[in-house]
Amino acid sequence: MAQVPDLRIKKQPTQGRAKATVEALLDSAAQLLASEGYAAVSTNRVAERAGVSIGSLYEYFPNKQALIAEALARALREVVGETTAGLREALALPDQPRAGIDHWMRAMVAAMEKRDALLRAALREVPFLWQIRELRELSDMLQQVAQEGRLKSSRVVHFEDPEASTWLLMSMVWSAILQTVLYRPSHLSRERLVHTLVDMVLKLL
Amino acid sequence: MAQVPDLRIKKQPTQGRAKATVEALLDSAAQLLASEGYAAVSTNRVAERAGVSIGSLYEYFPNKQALIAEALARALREVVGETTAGLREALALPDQPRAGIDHWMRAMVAAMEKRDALLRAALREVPFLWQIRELRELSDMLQQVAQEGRLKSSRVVHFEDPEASTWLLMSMVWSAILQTVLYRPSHLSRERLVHTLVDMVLKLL
DNA sequence: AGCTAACCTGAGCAAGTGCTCGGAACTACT
DNA sequence: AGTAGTTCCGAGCACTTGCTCAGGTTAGCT
Repeated sequence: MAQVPDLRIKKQPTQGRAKATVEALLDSAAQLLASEGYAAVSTNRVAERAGVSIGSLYEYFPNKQALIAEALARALREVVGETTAGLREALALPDQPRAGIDHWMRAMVAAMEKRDALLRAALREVPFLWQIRELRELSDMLQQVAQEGRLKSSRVVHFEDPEASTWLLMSMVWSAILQTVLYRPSHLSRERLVHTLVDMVLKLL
Repeated sequence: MAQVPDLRIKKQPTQGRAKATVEALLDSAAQLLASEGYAAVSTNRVAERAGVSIGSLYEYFPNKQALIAEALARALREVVGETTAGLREALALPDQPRAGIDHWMRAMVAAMEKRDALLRAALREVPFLWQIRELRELSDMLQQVAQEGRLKSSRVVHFEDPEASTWLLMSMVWSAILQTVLYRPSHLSRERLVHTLVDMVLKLL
């Protein structure tokens, strides 16, 4: 599976124009990936589209992978942010499991839907995806939240094998959302699926 | 996302040695994809590893994608075969839902585990994966089986929104198996996860 | 104004890629 | 043995890729 590339950024821009250059590069990398797929992302094209010379690209990123990794990391950080915000709001809600879960699921769906093309390309085509720290953080965060939620409600919810159940439950929910957002058949509305998903989660608890 | 490549095979081999050539090409394509990833699969390398000249490769496959698609299709056909066999056996079992579901899940897990490296690479890296007919057939088959199963037991099982529920259920089961086989954390044994998965499916019905 | 560090440029290199094509070798059939 | 079709060969073409480097431009300071 090829050796691990260096995904770290090379140099932090300090001046304002340099920051703009880096932003432009990350933007066009994300756009290109989302609209034309991984194979279409070449460093030359990214630089050209960003209105920046290819030399400048390599001033800040050690290689192509680091550029794409950073562009994806940025999007993932936003998804994590919006998802945790949704969770906080859900926890602040009056104590009805249904309303809370519903609110949280919808926050996740909305966060991913905003970036669906980019995420689709990333999940299907980016070979070094799982080396991106932010992605592991996202799934770790979900697992952690789930395990905490289980501990809190350990008197209400009972699993035969709590650890395995929680892991599996979260994996299923996560991928159900991926399916719903990215690969949903056209005759099933998003609304129906989210509603049903909430039902199922409640059934499993 | 680039335009659709022609994935059909170019010419069917008729003589025995030609069949052996095609087999060798498909084998080494699959091996290379499984062990080193999509980026490492170049037509020259595949031919070399197969002990065949590059010209021969293009005698049978119109382009690189068609070669890889056929190698994957072959593996998927095997998975479909073993999965449906497992389902038939499960249906022949004495009428206990738990035993049947358990048997079927195990058949799917086993079929995929046999080819885990190849499937992992395919799912993570092959850009035109969803244009491969055999993959759509696999997911269609699962959905169909699930819908049929629901109709058969419509007096026992009741869903508020049957169609959406079944779709989501099957998606969740499928991806739970993918997770279990391909991305399982080391501290959770496969056995625990399969057992738990069967529990959850029963809960949802 | 002068100077240093930060920033940008783009022609072009080395290393690949997918694929072609003219011809040689083999097989099957008369 | 003759021959038509099938199969195989591999040098090499046309092209793309990631990336370098020598030199120019701009910003921020004293």
